[in-house]
Amino acid sequence: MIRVMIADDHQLFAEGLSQALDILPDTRVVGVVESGPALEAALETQPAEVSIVDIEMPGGDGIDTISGLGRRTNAIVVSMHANEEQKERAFRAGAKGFFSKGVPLLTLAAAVRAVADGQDLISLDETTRDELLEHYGQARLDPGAASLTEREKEILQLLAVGVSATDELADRLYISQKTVKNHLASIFQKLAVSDRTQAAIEAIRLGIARPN
Amino acid sequence: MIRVMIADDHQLFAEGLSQALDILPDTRVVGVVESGPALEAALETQPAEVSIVDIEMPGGDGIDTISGLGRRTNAIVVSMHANEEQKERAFRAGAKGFFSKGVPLLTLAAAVRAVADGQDLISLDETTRDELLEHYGQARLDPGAASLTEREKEILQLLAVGVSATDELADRLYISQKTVKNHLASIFQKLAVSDRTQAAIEAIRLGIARPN
DNA sequence: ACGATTTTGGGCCTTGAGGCCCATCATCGA
DNA sequence: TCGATGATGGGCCTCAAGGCCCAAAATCGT
Repeated sequence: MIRVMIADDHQLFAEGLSQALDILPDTRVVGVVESGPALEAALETQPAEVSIVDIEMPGGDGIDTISGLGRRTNAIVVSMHANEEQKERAFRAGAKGFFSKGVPLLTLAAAVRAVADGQDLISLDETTRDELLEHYGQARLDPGAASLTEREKEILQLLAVGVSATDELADRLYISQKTVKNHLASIFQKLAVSDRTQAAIEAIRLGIARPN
Repeated sequence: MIRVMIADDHQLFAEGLSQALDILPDTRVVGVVESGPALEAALETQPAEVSIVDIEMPGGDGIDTISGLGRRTNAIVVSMHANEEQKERAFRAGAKGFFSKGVPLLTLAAAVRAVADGQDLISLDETTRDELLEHYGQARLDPGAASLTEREKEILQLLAVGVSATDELADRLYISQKTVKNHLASIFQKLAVSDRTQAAIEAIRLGIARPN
């Protein structure tokens, strides 16, 4: 689980991004602050592998803050109006990544994973960087979840939308009830749970299935 | 369920906000677009009670777009650098709300509910507006969910974090297993479900409990 | 072509889950 | 003060759910 801190004075942006990253199975937002000094203070009590820092913030430039953070966290700088000069300053301040707020969410998520893994994205040219981000596009699932078969994932998706009875599952998948129970048994083992309720929750938590 | 469309050229902002609103039990983001014309096009095929529109967008000002929308949707204008002049223009274009991106997420959520309910926030002074938003602070839960008692919500919260066995629930709540089963029975009735798996999913979906 | 994995299915057995009806006690609003 | 509601608990019954062991196709990678 990658712990992420967000520093941005626009609450709507910060809280939205926070929710979005929290939904991903391998990232957790542990703090949202609205200024550079608040970021430093927050990291004292709550460590975070990655910090997403906006440049434009009141009470001190976001980049100045990063310089003082050292190796306490890996900083990714985001900017509304990204330009080369800002990127250069972010680089000198020790940021590991630099993005415009115009990038897709999943790109930023991949960057968070890459940076948490020790990669330094900021010194790469765009092409190389994007290739590297490809490798981090998928959330790293739990060891158990990774070994789920296609059919098992199908069953979990049905569970997560409320198809919980054995006979209904069998009907939907055109297989016998016994087979459904067998699949569930191996799902329980792989996810280390003991019934379908826990399996459904795990499926949602791991991002295999969505409830809504 | 309030259907919401988001128009903002900063994907990071739009997708983050989208996720955040989707988590709320009474709002659903049905589309995210990156320009004014795209908003008009999207509303043709996918109606939405409320549209959240950024002012600063490439290929046409967001406010110009609103004028052409008429009564197809209720527009809420958000701006990075909010000022009186922008607000005045938004008002004349028929927007129902105007907010800086510095407002908290829950304020915007309340505004979405208010506007979907037919309120016009933009002509109110700040004090009156905030008082009105108070009334819309809480998500309107389903009729069934609204009648849940405190104890029943406790049980749902435990279910949603994986405490699914009757004996474990009884231990956590210091009551007998029989009482747990009785509570569950009334939960099933109120949520119109038939087992704990569906109840747990409903609880997550309604925002009563969080899985992570 | 061959071994591994996946998908399908069986039997058997035990216990837990859910349905239904009822009772007591406390709390709270009218 | 008195119904209504909520929280607690009991009994009883039925069947679904989960545990355990096994096996035959199908698919897939090498």
